[in-house]
Amino acid sequence: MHSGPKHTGRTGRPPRLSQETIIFAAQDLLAAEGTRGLSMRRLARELDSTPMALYHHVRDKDDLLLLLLEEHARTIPRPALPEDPRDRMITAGQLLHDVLAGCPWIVEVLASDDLMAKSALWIVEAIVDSAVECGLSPEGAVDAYRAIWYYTAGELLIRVSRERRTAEASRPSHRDQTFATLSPDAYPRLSSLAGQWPELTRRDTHRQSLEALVDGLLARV
Amino acid sequence: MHSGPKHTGRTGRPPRLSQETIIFAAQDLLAAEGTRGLSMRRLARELDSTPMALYHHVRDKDDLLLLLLEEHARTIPRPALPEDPRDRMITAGQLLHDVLAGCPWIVEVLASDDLMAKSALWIVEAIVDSAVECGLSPEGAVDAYRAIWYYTAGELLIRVSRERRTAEASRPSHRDQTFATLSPDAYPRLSSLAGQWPELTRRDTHRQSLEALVDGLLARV
DNA sequence: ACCTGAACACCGTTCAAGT
DNA sequence: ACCTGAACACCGTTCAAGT
Repeated sequence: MHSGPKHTGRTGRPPRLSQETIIFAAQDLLAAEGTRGLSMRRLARELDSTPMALYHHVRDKDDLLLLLLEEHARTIPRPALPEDPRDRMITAGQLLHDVLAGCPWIVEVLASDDLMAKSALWIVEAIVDSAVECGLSPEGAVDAYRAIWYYTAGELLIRVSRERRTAEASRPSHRDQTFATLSPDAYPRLSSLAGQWPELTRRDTHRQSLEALVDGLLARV
Repeated sequence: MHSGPKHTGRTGRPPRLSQETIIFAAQDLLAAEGTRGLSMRRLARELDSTPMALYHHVRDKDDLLLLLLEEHARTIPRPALPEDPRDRMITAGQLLHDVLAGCPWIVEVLASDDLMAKSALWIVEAIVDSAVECGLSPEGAVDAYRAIWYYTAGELLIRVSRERRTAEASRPSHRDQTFATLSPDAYPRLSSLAGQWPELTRRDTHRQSLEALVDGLLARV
């Protein structure tokens, strides 16, 4: 609303584009079509502009992704965490997961850049802090955080690609074919589970595994 | 060496290309330049051929990746596993990791397709089987396998991108900048660790975390 | 059967120019 | 300051044609 241009330009029409409008358009594109839908050219088209106009407001595509990351991190709620350090560790880990599950494109960015949005670092702080309070050394607490982050990132990345794949639903799934032709002698467990495999792997078991991981990590003090 | 063409062609010169030569060239490309180096056009250029010639031996790029996956899986050794089911579970999990760590491009393929090469399924069988022997239900064993797989995939994916990033080493790492400007009041743990963060996160802690995860999963019987 | 060339519909980004 | 157009160096893939 306070859309007065910041420059004291004595000439010319007001800018048509801004970081803000670009970010909003990019969010729409991501929500509608996922990471694959977001390209500089496509974004420009959506804004009735040219690819190069964007580069006036954003350094490059990576910079745009960073801005999107910060924007999302700003919107996440910040609930009170449990007192008990083990519970706090699990709750924070769950939060890390939930915050990202809502927009999984972010995980691809996070994984591909190893960067954390500053506005989400309080979750990392909470995990490391509760781990220390549980008796881990500072180094051990960082290791524990990393294990949780790897597990979370893997879960989200694989879930995203599974959903993308089943959405496209092109061929009869290489995996199902593989399972169908499994020799019961060589693979007794897998072939006896072959029929249930799809539904078994689709279940949401994140919470239980997170608890198991945390308990396992804390058992080593 | 047994390079006789399979067709009984009564005409024409022998085929210049074959799945075999294509796969070898693709492996070289991947080894030399990673996933980003592998494109159909680039591969054709490397083979002194045209992009379209490849499509005669391979359905599309995904098919080529699948062939590469199978080829790699065939080469992995198959060591004897420990008798003790917990040890076997950990050893198999470690194996899953090690087999993939050697060619991390594979993880990107695996994650993006949720497919397992048939020749590597014995590792999955070993994990699920040992989990059942440890007292988990078949469903619980699958859940345990998935937790291990998510953790492993996350670790590898993030490691690959970290290595790629530090190799390119363009800017002074957004993450380091973020850590440097952390307020000690709001982030006491993280800011006290800020200086050590790079080396702490570079350490290989896979084995310990895997053991923690397995023990945590087995503790829930 | 095996390969080529031209084409289609895309990418991210640079550079020189317009207002 | 802000935007445009043309260009560069790429993608995966289809289609029609050559031998």
